[in-house]
Amino acid sequence: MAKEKPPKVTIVEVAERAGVSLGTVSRVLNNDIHVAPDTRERVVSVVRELGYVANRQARGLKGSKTNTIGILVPDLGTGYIGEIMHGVDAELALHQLDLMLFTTHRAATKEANYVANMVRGMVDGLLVVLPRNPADYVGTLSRRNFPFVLIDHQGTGSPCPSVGAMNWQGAYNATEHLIKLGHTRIGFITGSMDLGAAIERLGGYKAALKTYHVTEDPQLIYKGSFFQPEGYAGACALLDIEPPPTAIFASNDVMAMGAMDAVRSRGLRVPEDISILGFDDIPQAAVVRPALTTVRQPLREMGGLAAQMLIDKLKNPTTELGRTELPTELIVRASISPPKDRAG
Amino acid sequence: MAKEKPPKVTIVEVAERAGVSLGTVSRVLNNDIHVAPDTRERVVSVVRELGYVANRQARGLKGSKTNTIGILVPDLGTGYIGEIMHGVDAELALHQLDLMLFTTHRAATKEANYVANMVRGMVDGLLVVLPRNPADYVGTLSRRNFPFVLIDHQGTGSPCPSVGAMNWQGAYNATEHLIKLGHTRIGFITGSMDLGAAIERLGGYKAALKTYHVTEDPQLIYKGSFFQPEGYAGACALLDIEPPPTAIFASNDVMAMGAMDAVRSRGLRVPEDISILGFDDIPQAAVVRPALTTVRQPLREMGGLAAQMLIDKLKNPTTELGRTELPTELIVRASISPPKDRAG
DNA sequence: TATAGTGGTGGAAACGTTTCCATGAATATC
DNA sequence: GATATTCATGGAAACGTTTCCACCACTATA
Repeated sequence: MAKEKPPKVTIVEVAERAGVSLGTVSRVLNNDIHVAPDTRERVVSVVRELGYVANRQARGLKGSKTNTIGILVPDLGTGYIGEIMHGVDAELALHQLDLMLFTTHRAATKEANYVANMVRGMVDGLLVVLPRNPADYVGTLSRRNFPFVLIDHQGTGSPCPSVGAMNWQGAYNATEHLIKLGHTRIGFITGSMDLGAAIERLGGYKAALKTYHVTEDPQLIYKGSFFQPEGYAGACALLDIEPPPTAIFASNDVMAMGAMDAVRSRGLRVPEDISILGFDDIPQAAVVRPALTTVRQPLREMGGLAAQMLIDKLKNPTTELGRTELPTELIVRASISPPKDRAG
Repeated sequence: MAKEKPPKVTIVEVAERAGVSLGTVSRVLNNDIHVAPDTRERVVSVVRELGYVANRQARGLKGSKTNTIGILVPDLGTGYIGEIMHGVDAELALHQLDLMLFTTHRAATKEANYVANMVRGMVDGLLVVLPRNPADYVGTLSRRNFPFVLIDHQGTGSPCPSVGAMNWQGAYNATEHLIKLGHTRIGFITGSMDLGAAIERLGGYKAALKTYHVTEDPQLIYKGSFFQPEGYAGACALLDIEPPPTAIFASNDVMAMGAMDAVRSRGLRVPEDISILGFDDIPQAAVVRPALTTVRQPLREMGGLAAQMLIDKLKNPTTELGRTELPTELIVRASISPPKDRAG
């Protein structure tokens, strides 16, 4: 085994080699003004020669900033989270910040736990995607003036730094679209009702029905969970109702795809026999056949904006962050059409 | 603004409160054997009471380990990377390790750069997904005995710690399957030929043709890049050949989907007029219609295995890591059938 | 020419841990 | 009962930085 001693090159070695004090090297590295041009140049060349890179631990310890921000996500399975992270990452790259990723695996208890840990010197700021029970820690965080932004969370109660999409409006518009196509029996599959987004989407659906004087039938609302199997089960349940709905609006794309499978397994066609509508516009939505009509959430933009807000706060701790909602957009694809009785 | 002083509770405060020395507290925290049970208990209760959490920077600085491992990925857009990270994350969680995520945005130059930086005290080990030019740094890393594992990279030249899939075998089996269905003109769309995986897949395809005495037609091999537009373009080019292929084997699923679109846009049907085959088995493959027949790479398992290898190395630095290849599996779905002339 | 100001630099403290060494008490061995 | 061994603990050094303070050698100002 060729176990060489790792040639740990520290700031001290650089200082010796450049014939200056260690403090001067530090000043050069941090672009301090008070350094003579030729000294600076000498130090820089030694740094390059030795391949010196500052130890982040030490830097973080003293300076108490890490140039790293943390992101807490429920899991990594869905393209949904990936898109958000994409946006975050792009923004962070612009500012030379690094990203630390934590997964709660959907265990709500872990969330507060992680938050407590991260705050202790690991990261300068925190992004929480799809927070489960933020009430447990937002109080502490804002009291300590620790920078954080929640992503895709509906502020229940007091407003806090967060970025979301206009869920209510998106669901309203989509439902309206279906009604205008002639649908009057529209099934709805909800998300996990402990998430604000799910509540808002249901609210938008109901509001649109009311506006257009379509009677709301409680039977047509199926309680789902944002996972594919629930979409399947929900569609099955809805199709058993007499008369069955002519359209099904699922609270996210994953469930919409489950619903599609259910429809097909009954020998029915999408959209001829029944229209299917989703929410999110995940990458799969465009490639599924028939392509899924859905409400686009600007996930990447949401991630980017959240990162931007956090960076603002980092640079200027007195900034007060609020809630921002980005508009959603109805993306019409092949999975919907007028109801059969009208189409003919 | 209610800017409270963050009540930084350090190990010193815990020590005072528990009436022991700071060293003792550290021992308790690190589960050292030499601590009296009642002392331990007292310290633990104070820790809980004060909500003390060790500062990672300081811990890392002295102990020179961070309990964090780094993962370097080209980007986050595709489900492909997400699946691998999923596997990595699950394994890491078991060992209480944290994950630091770096994105190169497909810029090869950034890769070596990041590696150099990360090695300096930020992380204990390194995972590199789809390395572009590993030759630039594997030498340095292994000379320093710094733990790392490459994921989905074909060792060009000297073997190094890496996890991959049996690309050659997978492509061979898939091609064989097509041949046995009766196809003799099989188009092939390659990946980026600077990646080992692309080379191996092409090799498997060619080998199968040879085994079954199917003449290899250079016209039928289209140079692609692993991105969807190349799949579309490739299929268009292949369909223009006279006589056209009866099946197209794309080097990954994303290109296969591009190819499907191309076929459809020509008014042809999949699989009746032309069979389409992919590689990877990304989540979309199952939901596309017709569902895509593909070669499954065990991405999650690959991530998990890589993490496991890295952890082994961390625990026992003398371990020598080698290359492991996980088997691929042909997943037969609806996108292939016997060629038309035979089907009838 | 004396004095105040200024820019460049060295020295040292501090950040919050881990870990090694030393110490004294308690137990085991002869 | 004296010595050797073990165990729990305190004290202090070390990790690699940043940053504050002090110093010196200048250059302007009076």
